[in-house]
Amino acid sequence: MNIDDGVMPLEPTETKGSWQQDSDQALDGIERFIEQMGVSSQEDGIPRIAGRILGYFIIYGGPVSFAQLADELQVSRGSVSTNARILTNFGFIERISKPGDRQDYYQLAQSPFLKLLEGYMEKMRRMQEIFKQADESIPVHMSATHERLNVMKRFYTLAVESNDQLLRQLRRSE
Amino acid sequence: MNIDDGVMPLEPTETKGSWQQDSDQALDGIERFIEQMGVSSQEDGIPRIAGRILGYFIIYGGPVSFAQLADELQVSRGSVSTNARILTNFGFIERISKPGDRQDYYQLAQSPFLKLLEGYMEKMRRMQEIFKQADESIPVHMSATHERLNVMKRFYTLAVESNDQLLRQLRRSE
DNA sequence: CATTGTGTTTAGTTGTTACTGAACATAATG
DNA sequence: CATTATGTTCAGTAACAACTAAACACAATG
Repeated sequence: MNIDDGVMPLEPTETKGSWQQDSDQALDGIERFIEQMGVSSQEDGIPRIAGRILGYFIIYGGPVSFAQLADELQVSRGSVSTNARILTNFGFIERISKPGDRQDYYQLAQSPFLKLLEGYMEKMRRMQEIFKQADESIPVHMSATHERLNVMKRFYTLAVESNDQLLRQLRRSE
Repeated sequence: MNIDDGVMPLEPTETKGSWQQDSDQALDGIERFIEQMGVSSQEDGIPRIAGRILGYFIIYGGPVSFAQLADELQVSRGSVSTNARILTNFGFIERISKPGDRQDYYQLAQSPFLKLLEGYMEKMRRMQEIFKQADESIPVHMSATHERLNVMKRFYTLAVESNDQLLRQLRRSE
């Protein structure tokens, strides 16, 4: 859980410098991973660049400066601005400042996947609510419909319970 | 094109006729639900119309004819065709035929949410694989990175396990 | 107080997706 | 065989999302 104790003003755990000397294959693996994170985040409805930034942080941990992000990922400052905000809102990364440095820095949050899971659960609860409302608003004599709605509601109830357990387990082992 | 009479052969659980006499409020609730299903499916990257069709089936169960779907949901036959196929591929609905009737009919699948859950798990396994590959392709000396990747991998492992348990529980109670 | 460095907002471009209407293919019916 | 009923495919369109570059706002610095 310790992201990178040191944080020493200017030394991220691993910087580009530290892998520049590695084989091209390693570099390919890293870039491949970052790109894959972009693609799969896009599949989930989160902008590709946000996913790539997240991938970058999973690899390098941070702190990494705003300008460095734009530079290394080859995207505009505008994109860094909006997509870093998206990730911050999700709670995946956090913005930090360094004394005597005007730049913004970001680093990976403590347990990004817990945030992810919490997000899923929120969605499930919303679905539960939709089914509940539907169940309440349709005429009693549509019994087959009520049955289906209740089956769906029950599914989400169990799913939330199950994931809540998982969440607790994960928090325990942090 | 007359639908209501043509449907005689078999008796869907609930037909439009059975709620036409209900209050507008009930109708509003149903339409609201169908629309909400459309919106939340869109949030999940599935076309709005597909979500509305699914909502329709959760309410009415089926069997419902192709033409009836187009008519009641006010969408083109083309849209019904492609979106019903999407839902069929997901395993949410299934196509059935009635003897002596040329029309296609669809009905809700047995346990649509099990399909949903299986879909989620597939996605999780893909993520697991991405982290595994990254872990393998990165130089050993990037230890903090390896640690982060392993934490992520472990998260997905536990999530898959947990959901697998849930899946079994749901299947048992079917 | 002008200049520079920094992040944000905005306007415009590009690419993507969902939908419709029409053409099409196919099978049943007269 | 012509006609009708039915579902699929395709071309075009409209709406939307993501990204960039440029304008902007603001704070620090000289």
